[in-house]
Amino acid sequence: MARGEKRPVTVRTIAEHVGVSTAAVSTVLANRHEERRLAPATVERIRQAVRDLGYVPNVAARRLRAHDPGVHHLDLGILTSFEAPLFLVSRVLRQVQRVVDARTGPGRRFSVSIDMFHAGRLSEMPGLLNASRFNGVIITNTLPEDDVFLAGTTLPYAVVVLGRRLPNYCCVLDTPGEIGRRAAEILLGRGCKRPVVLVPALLTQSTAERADAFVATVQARTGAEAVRVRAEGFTPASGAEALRAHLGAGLDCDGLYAVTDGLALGAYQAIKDGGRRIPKDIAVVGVGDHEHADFFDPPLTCVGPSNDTIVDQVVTQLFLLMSHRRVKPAEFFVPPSVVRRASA
Amino acid sequence: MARGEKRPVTVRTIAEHVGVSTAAVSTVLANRHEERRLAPATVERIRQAVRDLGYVPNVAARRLRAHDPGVHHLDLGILTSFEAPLFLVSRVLRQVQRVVDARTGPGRRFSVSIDMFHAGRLSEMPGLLNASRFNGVIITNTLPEDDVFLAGTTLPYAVVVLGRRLPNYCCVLDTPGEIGRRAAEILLGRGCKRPVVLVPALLTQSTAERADAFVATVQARTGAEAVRVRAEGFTPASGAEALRAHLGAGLDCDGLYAVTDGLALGAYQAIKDGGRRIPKDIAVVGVGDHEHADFFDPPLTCVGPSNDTIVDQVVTQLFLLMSHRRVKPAEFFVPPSVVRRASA
DNA sequence: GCTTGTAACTAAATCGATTTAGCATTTTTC
DNA sequence: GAAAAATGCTAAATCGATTTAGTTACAAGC
Repeated sequence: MARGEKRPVTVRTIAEHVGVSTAAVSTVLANRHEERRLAPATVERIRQAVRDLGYVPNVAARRLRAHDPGVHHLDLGILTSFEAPLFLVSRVLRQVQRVVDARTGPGRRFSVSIDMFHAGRLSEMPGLLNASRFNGVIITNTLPEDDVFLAGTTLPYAVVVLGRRLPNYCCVLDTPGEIGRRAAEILLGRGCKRPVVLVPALLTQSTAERADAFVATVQARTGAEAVRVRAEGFTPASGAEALRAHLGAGLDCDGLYAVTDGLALGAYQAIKDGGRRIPKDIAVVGVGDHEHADFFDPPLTCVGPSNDTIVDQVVTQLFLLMSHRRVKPAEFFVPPSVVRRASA
Repeated sequence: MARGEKRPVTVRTIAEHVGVSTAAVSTVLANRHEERRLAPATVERIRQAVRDLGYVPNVAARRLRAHDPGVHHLDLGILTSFEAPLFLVSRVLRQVQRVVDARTGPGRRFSVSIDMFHAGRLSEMPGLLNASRFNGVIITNTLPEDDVFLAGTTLPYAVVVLGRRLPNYCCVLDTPGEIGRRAAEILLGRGCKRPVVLVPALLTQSTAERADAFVATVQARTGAEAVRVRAEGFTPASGAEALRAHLGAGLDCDGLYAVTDGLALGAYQAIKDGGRRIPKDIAVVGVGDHEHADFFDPPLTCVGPSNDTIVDQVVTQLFLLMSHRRVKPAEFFVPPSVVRRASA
């Protein structure tokens, strides 16, 4: 305990303050004073102390005490950053739950939760290091700082990392190079001469590699340099703004690859507002990270991570690790999925 | 412990199995056998036993032991059903985190997580009843079964219910009647003669009331009965299908209120495919539960819950309850927000 | 006056994992 | 050959809350 801090209020604190036993306090906290025949005056004094001292129960202690020794309780977590969208995360959660439901029974229960960290500050998440929060976790949407932290420690429990390559963990990854190449091929295959790629200012590892591969492929096939249009952020609004500026400057393009669907959605608006048609004047390819890409107008052709496969793989690996059936770190690459729709 | 179940494997089990003390086992589990000079042979025997017996650490016990007695650790949960979209939930989470960040300091830490339950089976969530999991929760997207469960118990900690009216809890609610009325007024105000409302087959309390108020308002102002177009589910695909069937059957309409934005998105597709224009031929009003309603084509006019206000109110109430500054159940009604865009 | 009953409490065990202080042995050192 | 050092382990305390099995004090009943 650090100097100068007052000890937190426990049941014992209250008991001493009132001058009764911890048993009496606990009885009142559980509202069982009637059946246990505590004097109303005592109950009131305890209640008052609870309020005055600002008692907050320790859930870990309660849980330890309350749990049925006949059942194993496993806690699983999906850790993601606040800044990232929940699209993939919620799919992961649903898949984890599917597997968990199948494995739940008498003697075995699970809790699954999504926990968020501030991008770059994964290391501050309580209980991560001392394994006192989760029996197994899936970590995703990390920033380089988080990756450095992870690479520097070996978390002593089941960990699957989604979307990063870390030598000491079990990682499931998409293949951004492949994705960028396929996206370029689709646009070039339609006869596009001036393809551009729409990227956010702050690139994640994946989005950067997608864009690079796109540019490299265009270079290799046509000899021309594909332009990078830079948006401020990941939102449709910033995508729209960036593309509007590009088109407005008289710079032309006839094909566009947006490294996230949010940007593609913004691009749609800019293109239409500029009087062009999709895909006739400008063909658009997205990545399929939006739930409703099929309902964009026109429906968005996507080349991106194969989310079903990734989610399956991630969850499978997590349970393998937890059952100790694999211990070595490993990397799993999931090839891209291509969905041709009307936009390209 | 129920009959017939084998006791879970604990550190003690392993210790007895190997013939050493629990201290030795714990040392190996923490990988501190080097500094504590355990014999390599012993380490190996313990490791083998850990694997053979399938040991799973008890995180509650670890946490109790590991925690710094100088800091209070508060666990907050946002409980939602698997079936519901995460749009509002993720906004709630971000707001909770904002408040939490402001209140975190030496001596006080928080964990916030999203936990999901199967719709109608909230009661099965471990630790809810005995207060051994959370110090405070926000519950949302419940079904009537869940509401019955909640109404029948008083959870002995801070609980805020979002979107339901339960007499024994602190509830924050939108005003669906008001919402439906305003939606109808917008369409009627544009001169719509045959407004319809697009609803999912399984209505939540809120969506049902929205639709009812819409129909009632149309009835009151025009004397005509607004048609209810029924979609299978909440997805754009089912919305599109339902509206396509309606328009295809020769039944006409010149204004549409979709009780969720997902349905509105599907409706857009059906309307455009049917050769009509928005809002010229058919005006569309949604509710604003989609992140990107502003980037629909045309941008979607929304009459729905005022999410910013709701989220603020929910989080404020949670912290008031946790600091014991309010104890009585209460209801907070948040008036609708109206955002006029191009679609109506 | 002695048992019986009851009201109003408490001491101590418990949940499972970790750690500190310390106890036997064996080996090294002078 | 005795003291010092190293090796390899264990007993017991601890984290905070809950519950079981009592205990004490006093009133009622015969």
